[in-house]
Amino acid sequence: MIDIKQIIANPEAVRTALLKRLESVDFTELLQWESERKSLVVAMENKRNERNKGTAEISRMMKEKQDATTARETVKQIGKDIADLKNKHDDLATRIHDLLVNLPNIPEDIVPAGGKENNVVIETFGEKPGFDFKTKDHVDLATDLKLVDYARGTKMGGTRKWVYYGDGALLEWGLINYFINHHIKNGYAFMLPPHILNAESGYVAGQFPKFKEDVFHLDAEEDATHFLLPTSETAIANFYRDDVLREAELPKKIFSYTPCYRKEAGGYRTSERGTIRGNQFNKVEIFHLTTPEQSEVSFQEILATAKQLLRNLGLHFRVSRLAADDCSASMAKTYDLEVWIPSINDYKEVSSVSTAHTYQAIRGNIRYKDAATKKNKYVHTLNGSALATSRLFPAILEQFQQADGRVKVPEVLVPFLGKEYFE
RNA sequence: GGAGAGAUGCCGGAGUGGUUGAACGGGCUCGCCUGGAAAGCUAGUGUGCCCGAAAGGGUACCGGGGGUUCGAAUCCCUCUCUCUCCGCCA
Repeated sequence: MIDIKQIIANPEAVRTALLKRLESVDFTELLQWESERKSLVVAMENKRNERNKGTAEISRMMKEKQDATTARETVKQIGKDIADLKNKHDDLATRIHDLLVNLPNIPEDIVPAGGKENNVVIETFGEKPGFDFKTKDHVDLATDLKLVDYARGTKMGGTRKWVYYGDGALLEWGLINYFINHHIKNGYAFMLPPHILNAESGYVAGQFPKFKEDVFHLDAEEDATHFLLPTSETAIANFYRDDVLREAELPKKIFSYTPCYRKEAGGYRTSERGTIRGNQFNKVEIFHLTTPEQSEVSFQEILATAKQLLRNLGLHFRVSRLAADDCSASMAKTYDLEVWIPSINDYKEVSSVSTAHTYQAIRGNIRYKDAATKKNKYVHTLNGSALATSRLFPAILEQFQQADGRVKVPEVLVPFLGKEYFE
């Protein structure tokens, strides 16, 4: 959530920045509500002060056995006045909150305005592999090499499900373990959170209220309180909810592994065959909690980590800076890492590295005590996939396929698979 | 699923309607003491919001929400969570 203080301090700057992702932004009403709300707070507190004094007076009179009937009547009326003021105040506060909570994050200066079409490719690694033989796509490769069973997956769970088995399961598990080992070596704390989260967690991470229909709810729709996490970011972002961290323990660096459960409602496309877009996929996620000063360094570190893993796998990929409206609502800046999939003739996202600035911290009340000023301040939260596997799998099969139908195992994964080729 | 108990500050733990933001103990910080430390002693030690240039003042907060009352940490309702016992169970 955007801090209303930031809007009050410089409404025009916030408005201009938000126009990069919204068609129109108007704070006139909001600012008016907020100033009304503040004067109601003053009025209410003055009344409460009166009541506190009156109450003390009644207490004194009672001790001295005086008649306090009149005083009681007076204070009773003050109580009613307070209740009236409180109703007006709460109504305004609700309206202000509703408006704020639906605003997306303020994009950083570097973020291009507009939607997807304005994304900027900033780096490309490796080259598109050239083949002098007739290539197969990932679905055929996975089927022929008996790595993934799509038909039995849908038999068990319906559309958008699949089964990794045999060497396919080993590849999937090898990727996950390779990433996990990498992060452990880099000093990250490993977290295995619950996959079932409550509504509050969805709100804090920013999935709710906007993206409620994209997740799997576990309760009857009318009292939906629990859902399956769509990314472990949702869980980690809530780990320190309502905490005050010491500045010395920042930046906190955490990673986790969970499946991600997403509805992905809508029609099927040829380009999304196989494991490209499913209801459940595996992801290793990195998360940082930092001071505002450390924030950009952390962003670069997460980005560098994701890039390093892809380079170590030997894949051709690119890095894009997303335009404002293509970033998730909670995020101020997002870079996507996209891997080349020859059969689709396009790049597919395998990692999204983002900074939420204080957007999630404000919702989750996650703060740190500033060592110099002794004041509690909101942390910055950053996250990045490192990495999601469901597009790596097809990319590996297709980019490393051989003329004889075999697929070469990336060197770093050989120890996990105990072989150099899928055959 | 059934029965009961509970949720208070950084921690432990008092407090069952009237100067209680909260006894007492521990921890931590500052200072004194010391060659240095320990012990001992002194003082201090929550957060949000509002007013104020500041000093400071006001207000709210004892799991969340609502109610009773002149007045609620204390009484009532409700929700969430924790613990104990029983049942069921991978």
